[in-house]
Amino acid sequence: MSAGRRRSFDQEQALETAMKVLWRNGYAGTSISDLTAALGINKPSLYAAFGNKEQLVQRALKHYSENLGRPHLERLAQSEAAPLKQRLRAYLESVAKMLTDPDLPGGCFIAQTTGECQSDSVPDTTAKTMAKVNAETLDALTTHFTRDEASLPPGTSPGQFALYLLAQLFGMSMLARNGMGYSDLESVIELILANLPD
Amino acid sequence: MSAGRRRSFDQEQALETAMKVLWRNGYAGTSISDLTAALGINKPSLYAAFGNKEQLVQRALKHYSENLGRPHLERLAQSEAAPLKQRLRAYLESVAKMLTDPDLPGGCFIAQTTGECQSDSVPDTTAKTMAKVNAETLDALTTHFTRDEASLPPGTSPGQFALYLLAQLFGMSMLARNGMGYSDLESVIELILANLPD
DNA sequence: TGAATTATTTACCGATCAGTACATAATTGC
DNA sequence: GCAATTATGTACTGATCGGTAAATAATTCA
Repeated sequence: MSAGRRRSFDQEQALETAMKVLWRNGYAGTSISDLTAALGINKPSLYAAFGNKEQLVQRALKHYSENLGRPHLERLAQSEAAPLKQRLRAYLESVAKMLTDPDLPGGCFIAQTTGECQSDSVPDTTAKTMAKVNAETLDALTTHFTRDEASLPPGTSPGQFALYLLAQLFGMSMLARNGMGYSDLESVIELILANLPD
Repeated sequence: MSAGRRRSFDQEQALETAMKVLWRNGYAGTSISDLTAALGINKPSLYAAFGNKEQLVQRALKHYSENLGRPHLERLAQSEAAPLKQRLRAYLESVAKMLTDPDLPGGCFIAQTTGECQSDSVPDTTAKTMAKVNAETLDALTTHFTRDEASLPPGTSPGQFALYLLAQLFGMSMLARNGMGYSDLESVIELILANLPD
């Protein structure tokens, strides 16, 4: 064990709480006092543990991406024998469940931050992070659809379909954020998948 | 003419400028000083002309809705003889042109504000306004599709298709806001329309 | 000309913003 | 026990927040 007083709070749990506050209220809408109040700690403790607001957001985004974002993608990859439509439905339903989870702030933290990051009040580094994260999502989707190119709507490229799907993720996030429940999203998913062969 | 010193700025033009600042930076991300700087006036002039920040946002939203939002809907109504798919394409392309207009802040002001309004930093009145505006959009779309129910994908209700389309508007707004151009949106529109009969 | 009216400028209000200096408390190795 | 190390609570910084009081400038009507 290293010397020095022990930290009085769990850092991972604090990051989880901070993430939810930022998720709910946005970068500009969240003050340091909001965060310290939610975490039950004082400002010097927050700065010592996470650096400044901007660095905390970066860590919160990474935490979200790894723990709440990436797992859905496995639904696309697993049971590769199944038709694309079936795997895509599993993926979208998994996402929709999370978007409407009453224990979460609603919608997608990445989508929320992406929607805000072109504002002058958000640091450039955050905007760049969002651009990178979304480009990676687009890339991951494109790669998946490249393996299933025959199952896409006629005349549709994997990249085009991936972009369409990214728009769906953003759109569903907005609906969920504003009160729509899982069944509403389910009905949207049905139409998203309508032009894929069974 | 009524008595008193004349206002030194054009109120409608000021509203237009304020709208663009709020559109770009969001409610929480826009300070009164940001607005007065952009308008070239002092704070008491702004408060005298528009009330407080919250009331100004309400007026900006109404201004947007009437001048930049509603007109697209006419594309759905006109040339009623044309197939639904054709009118819907005209509607979506008209929207996409605006979303990617380089002379505007990018995306849709309604979508931006809707995405932000569940934050604790945004007044309840604004959240209620957004709920109403989006409910009206859903209603208008539903009414249109009720007249074209036979042209919808099989087993799809007008309300369900309207909700799907609202998600598309939100999704395209997000893409546009984050650097996608008109041709990208056009390719998304192609897939949105893919399951409608010609 | 003068009273009434409206807008503008300057200067300010208390509150909150992000961030930090500093003294103190707790823990380690010695 | 003692020095070194790390975290904490208190208290502060200068800047900015949303909003306003008060004096002044410009205009109309009588």
